[in-house]
Amino acid sequence: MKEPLIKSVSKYVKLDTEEEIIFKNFWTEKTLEKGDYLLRNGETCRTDNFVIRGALKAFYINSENGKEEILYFAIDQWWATDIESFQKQSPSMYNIQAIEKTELLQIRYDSFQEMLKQIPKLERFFRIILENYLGSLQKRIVFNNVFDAEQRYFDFLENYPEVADKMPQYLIASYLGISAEFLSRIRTKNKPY
Amino acid sequence: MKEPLIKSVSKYVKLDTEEEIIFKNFWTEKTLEKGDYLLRNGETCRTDNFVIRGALKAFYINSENGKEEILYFAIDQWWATDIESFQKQSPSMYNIQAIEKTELLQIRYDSFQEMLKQIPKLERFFRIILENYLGSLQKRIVFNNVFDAEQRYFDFLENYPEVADKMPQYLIASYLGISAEFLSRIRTKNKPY
DNA sequence: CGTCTATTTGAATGTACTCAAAAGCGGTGG
DNA sequence: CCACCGCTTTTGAGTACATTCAAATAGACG
Repeated sequence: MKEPLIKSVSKYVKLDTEEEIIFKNFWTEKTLEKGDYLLRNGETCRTDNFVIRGALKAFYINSENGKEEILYFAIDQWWATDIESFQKQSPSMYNIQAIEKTELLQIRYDSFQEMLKQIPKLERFFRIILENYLGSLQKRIVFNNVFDAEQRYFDFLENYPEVADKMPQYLIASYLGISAEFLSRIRTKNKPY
Repeated sequence: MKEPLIKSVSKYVKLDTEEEIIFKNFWTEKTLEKGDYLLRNGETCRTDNFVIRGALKAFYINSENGKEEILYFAIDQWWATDIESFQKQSPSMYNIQAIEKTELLQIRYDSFQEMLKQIPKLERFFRIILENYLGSLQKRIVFNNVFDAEQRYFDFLENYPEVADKMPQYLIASYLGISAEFLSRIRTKNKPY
């Protein structure tokens, strides 16, 4: 069950057998049913979460119209944590909710700090995955301005086919920053016949 | 000259006197004149850069119309590096250019790695500032969808008054993802008389 | 099969863009 | 010292991309 996480870590830092055991012991399994919340806005994000299997959405609730604005999706082998809230142990502005049954690995804040103390080279791992994620966020900001809705949609389909498969269309629309109706029109327009 | 960087580091990790000396020796000063490039798209970002004094813009060149899309501004005490390009030592899609005379501290990729080896607790520092930056990027993505151009502009003025002061209006417009003309109309509309 | 939710379609509207031109502003040289 | 040049900002007119609201249709699930 913890193999996917170990595998992910080993891409960037080498743990010896003993470290691997220590590492594993810090993480606990959790299952979310469809619709369950991992985090609600206003709460503090107490755990860092790694998705083994399933699908989650992280979103902001627009206070003017109550609509969800998708920040990101998380499926197998991705992280699903409000990093700022987790790191500062301060209230989050986001919600994280299961879109289907989801299996997670979790570590609480104090354990996370303790784990880094015991295995300092993990600092490196977390720094690197942050750097990667950060690069993709920057790209997303720029692309949102450079490309129109249609281009962004097809770009999304290309880059995240597995996510596009699992998610309802209206959530993909929200992720892309467009209305569900407009995404529907984009699809109709591009139908083969 | 290196005090601002030391000060920034000390917010998150404590360096003893010896470490501080080692740390300082890794960084070299550099001055850019107005218009000088720190990085051009297609090049690899060879250095991590900390701004002592000045102003830089990081931007993507829209291949369809040649226009600059501002990714971020960097003024005193900020970082100005394409992190993804620097970390992977791979070609960058961005440009970084001085808007005015700018003093930097720089460290080359190999030295950066060596520095982390010699002072491992710096891993922690870089992880934390990445987390902070990441939080602000996420907020920017969500806010771009939730708020209209006018709200985003006034939000920008509130949060980055020093940046707003230094930057020409058309670059702020680009940062906000709107046209220079439209930002001008927003300002006119909100003039007191 | 019926109900609930998601998607599609239509019509009217709005926010922001483009192109073009004028006005403003700052620096430089005659 | 002021006139001119280049760049930024403003203004105008026409347009486009995307939204909203409403209603119809299609899909999923018990």
